[in-house]
Amino acid sequence: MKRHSHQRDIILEEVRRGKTHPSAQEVFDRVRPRLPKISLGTVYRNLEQLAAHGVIRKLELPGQQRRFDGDTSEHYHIRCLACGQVDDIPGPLLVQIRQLPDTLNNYTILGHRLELIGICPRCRETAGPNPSNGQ
Amino acid sequence: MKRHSHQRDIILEEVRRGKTHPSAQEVFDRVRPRLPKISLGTVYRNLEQLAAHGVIRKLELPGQQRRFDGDTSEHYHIRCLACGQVDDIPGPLLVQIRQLPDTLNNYTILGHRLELIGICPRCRETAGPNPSNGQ
DNA sequence: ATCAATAATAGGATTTATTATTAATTGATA
DNA sequence: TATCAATTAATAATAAATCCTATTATTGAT
Ligand SMILES: [Mn+2]
Ligand SMILES: [Mn+2]
Ligand SMILES: [Zn+2]
Ligand SMILES: [Zn+2]
Repeated sequence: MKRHSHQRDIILEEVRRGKTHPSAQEVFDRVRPRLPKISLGTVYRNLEQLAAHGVIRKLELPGQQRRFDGDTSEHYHIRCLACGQVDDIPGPLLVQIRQLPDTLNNYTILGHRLELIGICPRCRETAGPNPSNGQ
Repeated sequence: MKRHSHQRDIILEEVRRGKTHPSAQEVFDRVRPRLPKISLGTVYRNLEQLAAHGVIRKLELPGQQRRFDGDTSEHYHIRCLACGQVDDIPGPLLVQIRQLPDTLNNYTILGHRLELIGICPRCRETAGPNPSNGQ
């Protein structure tokens, strides 16, 4: 990020819009109406770059493609088992696990990753996964 | 798993050997000396099948390829940031997070995934990642 | 023991997400 | 305004995982 680029500005705007935790492809789809000539590689590169500089957050999800988060505050996520939607968990709910020992199993502990798994309200109501996104 | 297969028996034996949490490719490499004609697809299919039946565990790791675990008891894992090695966390260390509310953010909570991130003893000593496996 | 039904396999092709390459363009700076 | 490294669009390459199909192996019934 040694200099500005219009593409990066637009990408950042679109990641920050809403709380949807979009994948690179979804960001690409949102950016394209505004920048019809942009390429997917540019989106990937800038998302990585923005995440490396702490402007956005990269979410590595077990068994799913990575997503990005415009909200860089420390928070956990919950994921719908049926449709794959990722939502924020508000508040300091799970503080206990932060009180970890410095070493464990002879590892030096640097951090942790936690996500909750559940069924989102929409999938619960419709009883069964909705068409959007299977896992 | 409606029928037996020799391939599946060997695959299971190799997953259970040691505590190494091998990837499908690693299982393939271990099985091949014993079954030179086996194909990677067969290894993937049987690992999925064994996991679906609870005979082994499938580990979906954020930002890394999936691994398999012959130990089906409930336990967490710690992962080396430098070399990617995955080790077991012994004991009921992190019980607090199991006391979760039934619903959160209007989701029905079914479970959680937690992994610790750290530096393994080998990587700490050699100061810097060892050649085996970057990330 | 033989046989037919069909589950499971081998080998290869395909898909999907991501990264690398490259020539052309652009933004910052003097 | 000229310079030049950073960035881009386009495309190729890679890696993990899945899918496809002809063949083989397992099983229950004879
Ligand atoms: Mn979030
Ligand atoms: Mn384990
Ligand atoms: Zn859902
Ligand atoms: Zn290590």
